[in-house]
Amino acid sequence: MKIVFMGTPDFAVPSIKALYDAGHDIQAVFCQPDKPKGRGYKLVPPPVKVFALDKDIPIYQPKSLKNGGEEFIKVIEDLAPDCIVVAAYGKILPKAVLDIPRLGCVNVHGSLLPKYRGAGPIQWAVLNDEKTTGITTMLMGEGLDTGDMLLKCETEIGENETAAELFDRLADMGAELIVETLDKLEKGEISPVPQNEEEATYAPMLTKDLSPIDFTKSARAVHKQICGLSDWPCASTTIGGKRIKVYRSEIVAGSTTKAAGTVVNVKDLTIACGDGMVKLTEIQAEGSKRMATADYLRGKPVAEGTVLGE
RNA sequence: CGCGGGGUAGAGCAGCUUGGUAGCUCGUCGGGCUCAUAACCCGGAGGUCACAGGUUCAAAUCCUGUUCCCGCAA
Repeated sequence: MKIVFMGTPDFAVPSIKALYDAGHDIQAVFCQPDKPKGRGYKLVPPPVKVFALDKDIPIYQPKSLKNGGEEFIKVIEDLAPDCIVVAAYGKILPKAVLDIPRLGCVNVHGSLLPKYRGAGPIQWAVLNDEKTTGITTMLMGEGLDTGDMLLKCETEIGENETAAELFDRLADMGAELIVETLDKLEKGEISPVPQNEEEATYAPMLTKDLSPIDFTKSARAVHKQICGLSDWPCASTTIGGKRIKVYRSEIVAGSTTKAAGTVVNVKDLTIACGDGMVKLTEIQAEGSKRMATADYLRGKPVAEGTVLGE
């Protein structure tokens, strides 16, 4: 099948790879322009571009497909793909593009639609302590993740699973599902199902405003905040006035009478919460790298009675 | 040239300002105590202090260059 692939970040790589390995003819790849990233603002190509370069697939990185993107639309028209596959591309596709492929534009989305439409479905599912989430493939409409659904695949969210880990798992699941979706779509074996607008929720991109930990919340809420924000932007707090980021935690059974935020156990950084306790298991100090809490404590022991976040 | 921190024993750090025998916590090895232990006590091994050059009687420490890593910001 002739496919134009649109996607940008790591999440999209397993999908394009799976399509490539399945023998589809990937005519072209569209991704976001290279962006200045990291130290020194070096221009970094998005992961999908790296893959495309490796496979000698033509790459297009338009700033926009709407304004001034006509030439790119023409490129797609000339390629006349059977299908356009979109995975975390990061741009809205105009109707002029949506109408080109014979089979339509198929999107791989990291949630069980209609819940968690938007840019941050995976992280928000973790933050909200969902028991399960999954992948939905859909025919793209003009709205944001509003198209008719094709196939779904569900998975449980682990008790201590971070958004980053779930992200990787869902990326792989999405890859499998997109291949299956195209296969069945071509054979006419799928009946698109409209989304129930009543149940729709929106999962916006995460911001650092979500980072500070409020230990007066329940241990479970704190724990899920830590999981959901890892690896980025990360839950944060302070030890002795210095900021630390928390990558992993575990809920500790039992209760304490200590005030929220107090270190209950200086050996493993168990912290009192509004209800219950959490153990911070992987953290990162300013200017340092992330490491297991045990390693951190060897170099920078925490005094008895220390209160985090002060 | 966006701002900043750092490379010291297997791990995490201190020491550098005010040059003068390499230190802490943990791990590891051996021994001891104990019914027992991630407990405690005693002892040992393990480091060209990132690399190169300079200053000096003497450099982990001061100066210069190189390189690698990381945080912020995007």
